[in-house]
Amino acid sequence: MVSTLKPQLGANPERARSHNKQLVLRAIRHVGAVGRAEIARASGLSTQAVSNIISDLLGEGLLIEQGVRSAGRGLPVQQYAIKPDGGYAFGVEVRPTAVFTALVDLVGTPVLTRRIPLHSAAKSTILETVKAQLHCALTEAKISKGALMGAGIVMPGPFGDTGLTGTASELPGWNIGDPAEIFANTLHLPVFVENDANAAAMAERMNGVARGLDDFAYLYFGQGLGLGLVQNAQILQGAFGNAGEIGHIQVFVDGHAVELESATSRLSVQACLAREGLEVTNMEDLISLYSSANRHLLLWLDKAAQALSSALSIIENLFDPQTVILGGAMPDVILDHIIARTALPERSVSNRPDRAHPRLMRGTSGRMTATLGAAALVLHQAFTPTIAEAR
Amino acid sequence: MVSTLKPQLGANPERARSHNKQLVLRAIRHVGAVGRAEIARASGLSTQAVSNIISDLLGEGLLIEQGVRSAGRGLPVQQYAIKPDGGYAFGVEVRPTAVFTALVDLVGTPVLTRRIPLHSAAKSTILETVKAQLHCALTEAKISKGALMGAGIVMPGPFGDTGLTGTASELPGWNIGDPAEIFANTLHLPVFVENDANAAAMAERMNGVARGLDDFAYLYFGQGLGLGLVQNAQILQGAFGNAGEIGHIQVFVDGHAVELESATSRLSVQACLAREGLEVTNMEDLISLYSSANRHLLLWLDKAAQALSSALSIIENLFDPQTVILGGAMPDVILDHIIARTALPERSVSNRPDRAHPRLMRGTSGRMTATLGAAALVLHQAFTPTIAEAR
DNA sequence: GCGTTAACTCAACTTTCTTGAGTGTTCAAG
DNA sequence: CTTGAACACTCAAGAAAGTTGAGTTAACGC
Repeated sequence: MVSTLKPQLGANPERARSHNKQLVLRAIRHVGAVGRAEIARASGLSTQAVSNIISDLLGEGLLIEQGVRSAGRGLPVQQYAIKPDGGYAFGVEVRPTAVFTALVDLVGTPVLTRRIPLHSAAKSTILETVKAQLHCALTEAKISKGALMGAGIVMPGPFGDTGLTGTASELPGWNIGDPAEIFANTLHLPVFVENDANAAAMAERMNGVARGLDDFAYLYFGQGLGLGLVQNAQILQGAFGNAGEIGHIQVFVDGHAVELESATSRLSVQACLAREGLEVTNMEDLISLYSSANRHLLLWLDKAAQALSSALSIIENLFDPQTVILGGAMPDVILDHIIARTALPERSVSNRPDRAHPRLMRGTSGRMTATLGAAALVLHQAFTPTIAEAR
Repeated sequence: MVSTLKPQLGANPERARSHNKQLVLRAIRHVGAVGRAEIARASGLSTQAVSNIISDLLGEGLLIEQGVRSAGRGLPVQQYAIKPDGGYAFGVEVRPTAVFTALVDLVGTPVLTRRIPLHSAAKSTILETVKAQLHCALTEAKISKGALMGAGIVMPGPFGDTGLTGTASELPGWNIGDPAEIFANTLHLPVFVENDANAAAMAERMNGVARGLDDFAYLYFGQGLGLGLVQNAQILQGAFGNAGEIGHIQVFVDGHAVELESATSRLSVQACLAREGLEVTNMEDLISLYSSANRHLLLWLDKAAQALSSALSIIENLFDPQTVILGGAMPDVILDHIIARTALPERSVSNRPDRAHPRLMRGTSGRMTATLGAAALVLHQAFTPTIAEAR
C-alpha cells in the first residue's frame, strides 16, 4: 500500500519560536495593548519567554512600546502594541472588467486603493496588471518591497471544473493550475487566494463588526451571493476550496422554490428592476430608488428578505455561528432594510436566549470590501500560529 | 478595555515533543507500517528526531516493530505499526431508554460492547450506570485503568437552550453545566462529548469508508437525522457545539416544503408505516418489509430520496466535501436503496469530473455506529497533534 | 565484485524554553 | 509612616528537544 503522507509540520525550536511570535502578535492585536505577564498567562509560556519574544519583535519593528499602565498593586505594566508601519499587505480583487487593489498597513488601515479597468480578461493581462500595480503602489506609498508581507487575491469562484462552471462571473483560463502558485511566481511574494465572501469575512474579522469573533458566517453580496465561513478562527475552505457556494441552493419565496441567488443578489435586483423598465447600473441609482420608496424595489426587497430567512435557517443550523453578517457591494440602507425585514427562524440552534451578538448584523459595505479582505488574508496569516497548520 | 485573551498554547520543548509524538503516531496509523525516514520527510523533522520519538513510543508500548521491507536500494526500512493493545478507549452512547458502551483498542477494534436498559433517564442514574459499566468493562477485558486513554460520550443534541429545545430525543437535566466536565469528574478520565452524527463520522474516519479522508460529511440516521462534519481532519462543532443540526431545515418533496427530518428518519418511516397500520419496532421489521417489496415502504423511500437530494445539494455547495456518507441506525439494504434513488444535484460544486470518491457512499450501519464513534473520538485525539489547538 | 544508494546511529552543537533568585514599584494594613 | 505583600520584570544557570555531519550497515545494479 503506497499511501502518500500528507505533509504536516513537526515542531522544532525554530518553528516553535515562529509559532510563539505569531501567538504573541495575535494576543497584542486582540486587545490593543498588553503587558508581558498577561500574554504569558494566556499562552502558557513563561514571562521570560514572552519577554524575549517581544524584544525580538521590537527589533523587527513589528511592535512599539505603548506607555505604562498601573494596574493595582505591583510594578506598572509596560504595554506593547502593533506598530502600524511594521509591515504591509497588498490586496487584489480580480473581476472580469477591472482589477481593484489596496495596500494596507499592519493594523489594517488602507494606505492606498485603486481601480484599474481591464481591456481584456485574459490571464496574461491580469497577471501583468497586478504586477504593475503592485510596484506602482509600493513606489507611490514609498514602501520597500521587504516590508510587504504578502498578497491576497480575490477571484470569483468556484475553483476548478465543477457543476457550477459556466456561471456569469467567471474568468477564463484559470481552471488549470493553482492560481495561488501562478500569482506567487509572478509577484515573488507569499500569496493567498480566496473567493470574495471568504475575504470579506476576514476583513470584517480584522477591523469590522466580527472583530474578535472566531465562528461566524458572512453573506456577501457580489455579482451573486457568496457565503464566507469562519470556524475556529479559520476560513472554512472545503476539500477543493469551494465551500460556501450558497447562491445555488433552493429556498422559498412566496411558497415557491427558487435559487437563492436569483432572489438575493445584485444581478437579481438589476434584472427585477429592468423588467419594470428601470435601469440600475450603480449603487447610487439604488439608493435614490430606495429613498423615493420605489414600489418595485420594495417588492424585491421583501422577496430577498424571504429568501434570506430560508438561507439563515440553513446557515444557523448547519454551522451554529456566533452571528451571521450581511455585507458586500450593496448600499447600507438596502442591507439595513433587508436585515430589518428578514424573519429570524424560530426552529434554529441559534435561537438561544443567552446570545451575545444579534443573529443578523450588517458588516462593512461598499465596493472595496472584498479587496480589503484580500489584504486581510495576509494579515490573518501573520497573526496566526503556524505549527500544525494542516494546509 | 478588559478583553479576555483566549487561552492558546505556546510551544515549549515539552509540548513540542508531545505534538511530534502525536504526529508520528498519526503518520504510522495513516499508512499502517512505515519507516523512520519516510515519517521524517513527511513531518519536516530530522530522521534523528523521529528515531528518538519512535524509541520513546516503543518504550511506552504504543508501537511495535513490523518487519523490515527492502524498498529498492539502500538499507531496508525497519517498519513500525500501532500496537493494538497499547491503549484503549471507552465509548458511551446515552439514549433516553438505554446506554450503549464499547471498549475499543488503539487501532479501533471493539473488545467488548454492551447495551444496558435504563429504568430512568435521570442524570444521576445515567452517570452511575456509565461509571459502573466502565469498571465492569475494564474488569471483564482484564485491562488496567492506566491503559484507558479516555472516554467518548455521545448524547443527543442540541446542547444548551436553543430554538430546537423540546425535540423528542432530548434528555432532561443536561442543559445546565458542561456535560464533558460532569462526566470527566465522575469517570476521572479525559472525556469528549459529541452528538451521534459527529461521533459516527469519526468512527467512519478511523476504520470505515472515510479512512484517510479529511473533509467529508456524514448523514446519520438516528432518531432523527444528524449531520457530522469533518473539515480539515477536525470535527466542525460550531460556536456552541450545535453545528450539523440538519434535521430541521426545509427541503422539497413532491414540490412541497417539508422539514428534512419529517421525510428522512427512523421516526419518519415508523410514523409513515403506522398510518398504514404497519407497526415497525426494529430493523428486522424494516428488512422484511423491504424484502417483500412493501408498497408503502417503497413510497416512503422515494420521498426520503427526494428529500435527501435537496439536502445533498445544500451540503455539497456549503461544505465542498470529498464525499457524503450515509449511515447510522438503518439496515444496509435501506441505505443502499436510498442512495441508489437519490438524484445527485447537477448544480453543485461537487459535480466535478475528476472525483476520487463517489458523491454519496454508504457507511457503517447498525445500532452500534455512534457508540463506536464515541470511542473513536478518544482515538482521534490521541492521533492529533495538539499545539495550536484552539479549543 | 564493487560502487552507489539509502536508512539509520552516534556524538557534538544549537535553539529555545524554564526555573529560581533578585530588583523595583505600588498598594494596604498596622 | 513604616512595613510587608503583590506583582511585573530581569538575569543567569540549567534542561529539553531538535539539528548537523560523520560513520555504519545493507541491498541493488552494472
